[in-house]
Amino acid sequence: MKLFLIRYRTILLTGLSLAGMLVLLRWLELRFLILDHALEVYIGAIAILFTGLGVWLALKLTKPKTVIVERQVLVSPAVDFQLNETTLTELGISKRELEVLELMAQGCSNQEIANRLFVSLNTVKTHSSRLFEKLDVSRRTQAIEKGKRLLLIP
Amino acid sequence: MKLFLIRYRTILLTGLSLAGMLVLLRWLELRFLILDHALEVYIGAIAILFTGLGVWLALKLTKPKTVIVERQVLVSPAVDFQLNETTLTELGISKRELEVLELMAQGCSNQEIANRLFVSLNTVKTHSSRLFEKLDVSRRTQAIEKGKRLLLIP
DNA sequence: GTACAAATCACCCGAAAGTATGACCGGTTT
DNA sequence: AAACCGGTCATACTTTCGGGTGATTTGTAC
Repeated sequence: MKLFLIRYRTILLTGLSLAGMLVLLRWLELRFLILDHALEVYIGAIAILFTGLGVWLALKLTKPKTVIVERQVLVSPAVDFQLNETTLTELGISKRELEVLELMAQGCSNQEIANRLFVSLNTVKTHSSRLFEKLDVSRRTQAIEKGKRLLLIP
Repeated sequence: MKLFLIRYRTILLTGLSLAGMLVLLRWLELRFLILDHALEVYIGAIAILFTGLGVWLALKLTKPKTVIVERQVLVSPAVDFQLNETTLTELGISKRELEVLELMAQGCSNQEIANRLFVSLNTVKTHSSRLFEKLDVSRRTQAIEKGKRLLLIP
């Protein structure tokens, strides 16, 4: 029953919309019959209404048109990169510190890392400091080099 | 839900039957009314027509969603590093600048690079500045990343 | 011989990176 | 409850980097 509801929700909605339209139509009919004129306006309203319905229906029912564009991307070792979790736990490097290391390796500045991780610059500095300690290095470039050697980053 | 279906199947069936009856009745009613209601038929036709128009419009006007598929092209496993001299000359990177880049990638500071190359710190700075310009980067970490991508360094 | 690129060095300044230290909070462990 | 860890943030300070500018030397190509 639930599946039915999901699968045919659109159809149900369409039905309901049609019903609503008919009611509206009826109402409009009465209005204009009483006024005894303006059939064109009536027809026009109907046309606009049902055009809108058609648009809505089409948007609702059709699968989005897709155009597939292939783009070549140069990839070297990132494809077969397998993170060395053993070393990671051995050195006691936390998730956050690894994230910082990854962004460092991508050439991000501390400020950029802070923005990307939604933390303050000082926090990034703390993380990187701890990271350097754990990796036993003193510069980000060394950290990157060692990180790659230890397979902590691609 | 399944239990519900089993328990109330009869009730459901009855309800559905009633509904079917009502629909049938309505349909019969319409059959006989339709002759007297040419205007309604006309309106109905209009409605259907413009619904069609709406559908057509929507299909015609919606932008196709573009999906970019990135095809990965393996470049090099970095083990058997082959320097990309073409890119090197294209970018006009000199021998000395490349040496600086290599040492940078090994994690050396400018001072360490200066010591290793037996030149002054200022010279290293000049080299690295020119290197950054040619690589179109603004930080040594970016230079390293780009250098590796362009196969200027292992 | 001169024009040119590469390499060398210097000085200044501001920005970024890194060090040291302390603090707070929310979980988890003991 | 207390200890601990990971994550967060802060201040203060030092060092390193990077940009800008200018200068000299040297080898090479025209």
